[in-house]
Amino acid sequence: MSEREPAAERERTSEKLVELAKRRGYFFQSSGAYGGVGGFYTFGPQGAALKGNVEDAWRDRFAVAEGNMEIDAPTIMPEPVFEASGHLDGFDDMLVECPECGESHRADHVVEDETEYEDAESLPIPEVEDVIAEYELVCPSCGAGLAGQAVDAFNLMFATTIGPGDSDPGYLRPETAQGIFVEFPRLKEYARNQLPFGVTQIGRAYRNEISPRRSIIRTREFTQAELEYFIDPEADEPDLESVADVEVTLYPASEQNADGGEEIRTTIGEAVDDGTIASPWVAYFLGVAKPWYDAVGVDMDRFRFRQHLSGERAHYAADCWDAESEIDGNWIEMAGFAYRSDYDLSKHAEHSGDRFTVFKQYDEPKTVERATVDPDMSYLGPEFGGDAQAVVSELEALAARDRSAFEGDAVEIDLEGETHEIPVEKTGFAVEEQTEAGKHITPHVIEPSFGVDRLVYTVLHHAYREDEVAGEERTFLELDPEVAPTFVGVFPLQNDDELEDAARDIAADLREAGLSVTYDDSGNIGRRYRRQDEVGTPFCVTVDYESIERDEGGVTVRERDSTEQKRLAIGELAETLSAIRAGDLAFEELGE
RNA sequence: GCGCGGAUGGUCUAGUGGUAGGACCUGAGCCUUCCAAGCUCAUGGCCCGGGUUCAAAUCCCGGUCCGCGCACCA
Repeated sequence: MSEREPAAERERTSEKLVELAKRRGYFFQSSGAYGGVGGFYTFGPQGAALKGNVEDAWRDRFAVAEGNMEIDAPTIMPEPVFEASGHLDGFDDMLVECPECGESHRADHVVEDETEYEDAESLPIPEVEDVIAEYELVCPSCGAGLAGQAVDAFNLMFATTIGPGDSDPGYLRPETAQGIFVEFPRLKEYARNQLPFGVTQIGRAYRNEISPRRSIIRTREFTQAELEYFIDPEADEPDLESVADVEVTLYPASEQNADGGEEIRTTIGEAVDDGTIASPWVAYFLGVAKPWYDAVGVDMDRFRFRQHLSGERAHYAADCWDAESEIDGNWIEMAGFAYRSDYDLSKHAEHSGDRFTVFKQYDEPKTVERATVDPDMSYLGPEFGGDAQAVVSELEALAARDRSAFEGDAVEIDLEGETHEIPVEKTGFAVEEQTEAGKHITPHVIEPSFGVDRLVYTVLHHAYREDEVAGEERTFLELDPEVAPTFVGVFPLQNDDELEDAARDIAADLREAGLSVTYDDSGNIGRRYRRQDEVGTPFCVTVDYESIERDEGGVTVRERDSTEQKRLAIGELAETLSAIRAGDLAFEELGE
């Protein structure tokens, strides 16, 4: 953990940031006129622009640069989707409150810890209450009896109804991922049935949190940027070489469990070689994410990847790492990188009856011997009546399982506990050679899932600076030009019609060049600089008398962090600033 | 959801049972040839509901929201 600032100092940073965010329009609590509503925030003009820039940067890196597809799915989906995904059950917490000490506990956990029940979560609530009474379970905190206490269900999903009446329940999605998984059968067509491929989505997700906390870090409505990357686990391998040299700080489970365990500084390549990161796919995306976080302005001294402990992993996740940033001395999760195996696609295949597989062609068609049956229905029909179809199924299964069963004159099959004999000649049994061009496989999924709001908060927090300019205290945001809400401020040096006109012209030119520009002629020049500093505008252009009196008089360009100024010809302004914005040119490289 | 603390202009705050003051910000004007300067003026506020009281922003109750701790975070 960082020791560079005392804890009290760090906390003040957070308080001051939240105050600045309100005052300057980064973010604030929603519906304030009605008393506010817990866990919902509005991004103001600055915040919306910053967030949009962060999302664009994410899209550039994880969709465009990786050659992935982006989709935009609805935020409301019908109940069966969440039955399949497991959110309907899995997102449902059973809480029981202790009558003595008032603490709430997960009822299913209390039951699992103290009885032989292993999956108490799947039990109906009355049954859980009965079990608590029957076993005389007690409060884990104070030991008071919990028998007779009501068990309350709390589902983290927001429920609604679709259409008139209440017959069609729907839910606001608790993660954007399901919108991708449910459309897999079509999405794979767009990928021309070729693995691997990735689908991204940036959108809102909703969780009715019991207790939203810490401003926009934990809210009830939030934005996720997710990538679902579908692979053939037996064949596909990531381009590890491209990220092998990326330096990372890792905090693996083994270190978290050890006394005095520490974070490890290593490279992606080494971490894969020595087995610290088990999945090369997860490692690859960690390697892509780290420089990206750096580029959008996360302080790499306050950044790490932490492996989930076995207890906190979702049951389907073979391995999971979080990207974490340090805020106020606490580590907060900004993204999760999970190997989800084929869990999601298999579940949707099972529940929907649709096919969530990709046909994978062999290099060479394979010839296989296969035992088949072609039963004589004119015999089985009269013989078994309504059970005839079940008999066929049994015969098919038996042929695949055990050919030797067909070697005698008659085959024995079990049907609902009864054994029946069927003459082999009536089964149409045959062993024949078949040519297979390939097989249907259910892809595995690697899911990098980013929390955009928490990232925005981190970027702001890590950019917050205080210094002194000309003996006056100054607050500024050292935002990267790529994400800063406004790229350049344009001012007249003084309030003078000629200067103002010239400055407005320049502002218009720069806007035409695609830059985000703000024009300001109120107060004095120093005040205007400080205003832009406080919202993180990287550059300010000031028009003075020299600019308008002489040809090629030029304007001053002032850089936010150093407050240094350089003189640039008006004609070169748009081009030069655009180059800086694109990262092709640095302010320091400009002449005087 | 439980416990503790809090809520006063846009922001930060002072305050007494007798209907609120400051600072900064913002706006208008003056001044000003590059970093929140100065002067004048102006806008704007007691979280919501109920109770006690002649009178409540202040006391009491309930609610909402915020912060912290616990729990929760598939």
